[in-house]
Amino acid sequence: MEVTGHMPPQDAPRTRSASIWDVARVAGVSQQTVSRVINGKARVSEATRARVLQVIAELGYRPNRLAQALAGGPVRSVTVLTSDTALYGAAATLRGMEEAARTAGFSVGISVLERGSGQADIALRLNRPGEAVMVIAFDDAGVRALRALPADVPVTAAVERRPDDGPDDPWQIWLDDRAAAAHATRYLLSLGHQTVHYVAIPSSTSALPQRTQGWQDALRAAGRPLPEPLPGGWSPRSGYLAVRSLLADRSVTAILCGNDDLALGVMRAAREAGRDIPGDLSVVGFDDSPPSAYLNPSLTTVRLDFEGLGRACFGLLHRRLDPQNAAAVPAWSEPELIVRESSGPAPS
Amino acid sequence: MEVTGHMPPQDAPRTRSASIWDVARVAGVSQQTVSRVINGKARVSEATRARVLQVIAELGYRPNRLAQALAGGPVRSVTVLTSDTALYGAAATLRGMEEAARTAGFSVGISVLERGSGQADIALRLNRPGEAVMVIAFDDAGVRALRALPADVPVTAAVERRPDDGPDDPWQIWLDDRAAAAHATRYLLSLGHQTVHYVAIPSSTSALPQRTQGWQDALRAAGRPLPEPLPGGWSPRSGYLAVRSLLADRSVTAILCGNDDLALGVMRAAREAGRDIPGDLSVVGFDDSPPSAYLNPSLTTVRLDFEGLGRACFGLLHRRLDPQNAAAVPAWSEPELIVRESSGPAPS
DNA sequence: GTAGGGTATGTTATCGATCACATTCTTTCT
DNA sequence: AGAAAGAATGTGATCGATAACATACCCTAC
Repeated sequence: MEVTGHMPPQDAPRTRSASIWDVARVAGVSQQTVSRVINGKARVSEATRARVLQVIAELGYRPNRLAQALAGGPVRSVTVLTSDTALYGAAATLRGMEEAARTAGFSVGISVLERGSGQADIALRLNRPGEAVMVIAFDDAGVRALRALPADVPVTAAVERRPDDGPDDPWQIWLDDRAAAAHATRYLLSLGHQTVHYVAIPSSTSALPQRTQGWQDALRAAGRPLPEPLPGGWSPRSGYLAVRSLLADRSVTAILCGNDDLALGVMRAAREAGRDIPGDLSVVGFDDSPPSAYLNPSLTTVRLDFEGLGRACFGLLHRRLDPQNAAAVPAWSEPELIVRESSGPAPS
Repeated sequence: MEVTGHMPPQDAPRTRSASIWDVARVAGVSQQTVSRVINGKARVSEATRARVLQVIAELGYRPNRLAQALAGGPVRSVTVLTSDTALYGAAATLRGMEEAARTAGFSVGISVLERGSGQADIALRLNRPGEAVMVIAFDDAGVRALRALPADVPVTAAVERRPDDGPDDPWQIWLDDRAAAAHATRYLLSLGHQTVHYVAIPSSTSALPQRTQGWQDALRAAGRPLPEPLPGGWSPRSGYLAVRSLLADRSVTAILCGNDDLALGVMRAAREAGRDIPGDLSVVGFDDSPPSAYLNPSLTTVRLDFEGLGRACFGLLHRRLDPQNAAAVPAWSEPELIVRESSGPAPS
């Protein structure tokens, strides 16, 4: 069997790594046949397949993914858009996404959204039009990026809350923060606290955040006084500042925090104010970030399965890209209250 | 001015986004001229440039980076190889790399190295032969990946330690862990502690890790007893387990930890053993991870500029890829001992 | 024996850019 | 004024793959 016509103009020099043409020439087949072997889609005779595979191994041939994508092959790459990965939630979600994508043979791009940066240039970050995208939209920057994405890009997103207006977007997933916050609040009430104060993380939209709503749900249902939520940021410092003055008031006996970092700041403020935890004051966090179990006192918090959410977000994307072959979207865990040392009965 | 010859066979249909040909046609120039405008390298008359730029804006044209790379354009993408990003050091380094790369107009790929996974397939993760790579090689998996990379890929790495054998690789950078550990150890000795125990993080190579060496340097120089390093992992739990039995010995009054997470576990073990920090026992961490300042007691630790290291690692790569135009490699901060509440005078 | 229907494989066009070289149009100098 | 030098721009080949279509081959059925 001889391949004569339609050869590439020049022999690939030794300096360049093997291309599909080199494999084809050495194996004595056409590049299309090599392509068929690589992708395993079309039928190739067993003998030919074996020969091609052997040549591939000998030459150390690796398909060039850029060329594959350019030529319109199946999508095998994703770009993740996320804001500050110093935050546990975003970082853990990213880990889940990367793991799932890598396992499925996708290459993963990442682009961090600076807080407050413009969204006009979002499309510029993509490697090509139609690039697949996952957005981690737990905050304002993420939500804006999601909105700014051109309509033709296949995108899935992990969001803080479902959109208020219109139907659910089937390509967005979220954790049930609202129910979890309500549960944590009910837990504190059940310990005898008259009410629960809440230090809020910044909102991802103009509407009331899910965690804030859940906290309010529980207080309302129990007919308890509903304090103003204390506006916090994402950092321990902002939690510290948010409650410092509040803690002089000994009637404040229970504080729920929008995340564990805020709780860290709250606990420090409590120490400085001479309030004992959990004797005088119960503190509950949100996220169950890694240090929480080892803090002094260890932190009662709501465990959120961000990694699972990230894996599911990729699963969703995979289904969107390739409904035929993609596996089922993996399930993720429900939020779970982890009771530790930082919460206890209301002081008598 | 009319462009007649050498047109692409068919008009780009409305469904596909604008290509360089569309811009060229509308602007009445050749695609090469559009390419020149995009890349700003060759000279184009002011009038032509303005017209092309306007058409680009009108059509919303975005160059396809895959096609650019395939066609042999300048490298504008990097893949970062890193192990577990749940660890603060790797995560912070990655942040620095991503930020610097994004700022320089590079797209960033990421691929996580599973602990203990084979290294044979590392090249498979790259989008193409010759893809630029940065490796975060603070642990075994990273170092192995760095070794397994084909010779033709332009790579820089953030490493735990410089290679023992042979000359320094000019494309690797590191923090001076050894000096920092020695400094932290001297600090503890200066507080009156007879000696300092050390809980080690896993080694990235078969040789003695830098932090361990620095600790030993200081003890030797001071003529103090040199205890066996306690083997730890990366997690608080492993720190807890490593020192639990040791803490029964009241003569142990100072412990240096290979990272802050280990310190977290050590502090818990101390609490359970009824050892007061810093009264009975001084604990010093390594890294200055975000929670450290807010722990109870707040943790004395060595601040490491991982983000700066990451930025520098990209700077180095940029110089390697494009020595002419790349900016100078940004400096990063020296390790710095941050004294907080967890360390104090030796008990009398 | 020949039409019919797969199966295996080859050929050409295409994706969207860059590169190297060719060509045209201006200047500038003698 | 003519030639040489340089600026601006166009042409064809190329990167490494896939898609769509074409073709050769083989076996079965009438």
